[in-house]
Amino acid sequence: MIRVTLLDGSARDVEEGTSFLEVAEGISPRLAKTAVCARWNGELHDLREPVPGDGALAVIGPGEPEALETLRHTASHIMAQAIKRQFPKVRLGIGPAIEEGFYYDLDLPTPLVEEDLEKIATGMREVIAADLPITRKDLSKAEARALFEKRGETYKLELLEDIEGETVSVYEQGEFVDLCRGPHLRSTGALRADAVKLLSIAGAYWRGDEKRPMLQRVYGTAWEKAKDLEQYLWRLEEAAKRDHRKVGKELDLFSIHEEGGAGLICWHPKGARLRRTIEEFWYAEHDRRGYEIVATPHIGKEQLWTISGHLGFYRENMYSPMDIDGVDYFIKPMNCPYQILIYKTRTHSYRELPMRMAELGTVYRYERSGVLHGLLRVRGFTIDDGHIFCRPDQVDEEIRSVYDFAVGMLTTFGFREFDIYLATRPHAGKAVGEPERWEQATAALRAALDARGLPYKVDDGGGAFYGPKIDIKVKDTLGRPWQCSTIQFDFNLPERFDMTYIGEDGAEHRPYMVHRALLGSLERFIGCLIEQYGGAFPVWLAPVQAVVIPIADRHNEYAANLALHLRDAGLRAQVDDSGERMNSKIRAAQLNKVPYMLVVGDREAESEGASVRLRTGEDKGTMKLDLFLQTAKGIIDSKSLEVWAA
RNA sequence: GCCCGUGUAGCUCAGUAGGUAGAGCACCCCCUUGGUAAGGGGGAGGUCAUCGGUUCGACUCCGAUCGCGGGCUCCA
Repeated sequence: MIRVTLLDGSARDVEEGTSFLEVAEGISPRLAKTAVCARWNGELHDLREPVPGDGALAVIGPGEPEALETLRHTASHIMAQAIKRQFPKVRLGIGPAIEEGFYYDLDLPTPLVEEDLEKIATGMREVIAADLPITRKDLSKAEARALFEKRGETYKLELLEDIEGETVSVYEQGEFVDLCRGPHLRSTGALRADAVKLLSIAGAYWRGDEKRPMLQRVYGTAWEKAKDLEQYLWRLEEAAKRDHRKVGKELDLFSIHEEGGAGLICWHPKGARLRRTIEEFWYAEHDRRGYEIVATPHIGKEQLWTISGHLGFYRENMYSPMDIDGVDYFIKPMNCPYQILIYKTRTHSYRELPMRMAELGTVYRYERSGVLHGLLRVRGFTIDDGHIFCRPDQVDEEIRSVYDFAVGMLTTFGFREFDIYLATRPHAGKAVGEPERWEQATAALRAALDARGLPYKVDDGGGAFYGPKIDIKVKDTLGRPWQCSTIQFDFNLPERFDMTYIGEDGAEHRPYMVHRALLGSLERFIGCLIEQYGGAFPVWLAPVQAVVIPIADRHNEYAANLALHLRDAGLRAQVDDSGERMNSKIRAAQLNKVPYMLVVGDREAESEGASVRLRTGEDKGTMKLDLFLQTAKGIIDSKSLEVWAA
């Protein structure tokens, strides 16, 4: 007998060989009817599998994340089946469920085109309508090998070799068989045809390796109900509207030029204004927290990059050298070497540590053309780059304060969702520095994370070769994570540059070095900001905070004076004295997402006031200028995400 | 870099079985001076990404290059 513990804590004993489904039936026939898969001791299993031994069982029904994952995995099989019917020569790669859908990688002699998606979708509807039972079979590796050899599925054979253990499972539905761990739905008809949609075709290297064949990947999405699919598609549309490349053009923030070069950003006046506001805030915060601001050159001699090791380990991201008086100079891909040179200009006492140095340093890195993406992935960018040089006993405190600084910064800008990673020592001996230092450094990072209680994931072995790190990513509207903050230990550069400080004992010691960027790069960060707000920035960031709108030309003078007054008070204000009608001016300001529109006509000129309209569409009515200024300044100074105070 | 797609006025997009192009917005001019999301009229603006090939003739077909988009890989 096997003892199965249920969710409510009760237990029941079942015969060996009993399937999860049978257990579910024993609990309640209704549960069994809607059940999708089983979670057994924390692992997902197919309902048809026999219970392997004593353990805890949760029967997963609709509405749970695992159910959606199972359904998507089945959708990918159904798609593969439909594709195989249309293109018998296809060889299958892998076809997993992903965050919001599924894909299947295929090797096809001819490229798929958009129209093929519709045909494949039709084929899928047929498979779903046929309601083919999905069965699971355990095979020995030899049996499986024979099966996939017969079918010419060379990629499956390769996968088979990498699976540990002697038996593998395959899933069958009608004529379709796939090597698969499962779990799956019970029949193809369990998927709703109106809740599935094929989205796109893309290229993908077999097993992500560019030395291997390029396969074709078909992306799709699948949901429990048609309504869920609709909602998802609506979300995609909304996200597209906020795309920073589109919004950046509409709001006249930045441009990229074919003549200038891919991945190189030109900031227009309004984008530059936004950037400057961020920089000013950034400088103020760094002053407050005891950073020394520095500035370093854009190019440096080969010698510098040899000492730093960049020419050894970072060369492929660096641009070709330029010859200056017979010496090779390189455009900097990082700021750290120069900051270290600054540190090294004199001896340092243990008393003056920690030393915190920072700059908005513009670097250039070679990125392959295919990865460039608006502001989010560029070739020239400005890192808000800081380096902390400290004693071992100061590390904990420094890490904690940098971490708080980073989270506080991102929070001020209105980001609420973070993915936090702790990346630890790389395996296979690819790390520099003694293991004890790694342990201490990793412990310091972990302690900072634990102290703040935000959830984080451990990226085992994901650290740089020179030290462990914390990465903080924010999510854009498409749900794509973008790395902003990073806090990285460095055991490498202090050695290479022979950095020292004089300790209490009068002897030379090696300082600890921490690289940190809070916003990441200004380009990427602004890209994220644009998407976060769809261009309707918090008032303190808005490139133009107020537009004064004269109703008729005779109000232009009053409007100009008003704008002057606002600018004196520190607001970024403009007058719209174009010959347009008031309605048209309001529309223009609205489309530019200007937070405040101050309409002025005879009444306002008379009363020394303005009629205040917010970009939310709200009309606050006519008010004295002072009252408006007071409220607006309150919003701006507090960096509120609201446009108006209640 | 690789796979697929794509590139027409400042912007968003039509268009041609291959015979050198059109709209709306924006811009300029004129009329209108209007109370909370587009007043009316007129005008100017394009070697149809670039280079090469096929053709009597290419914006249209083919190739290459560059850019852009969706992915793969990589990163701030």
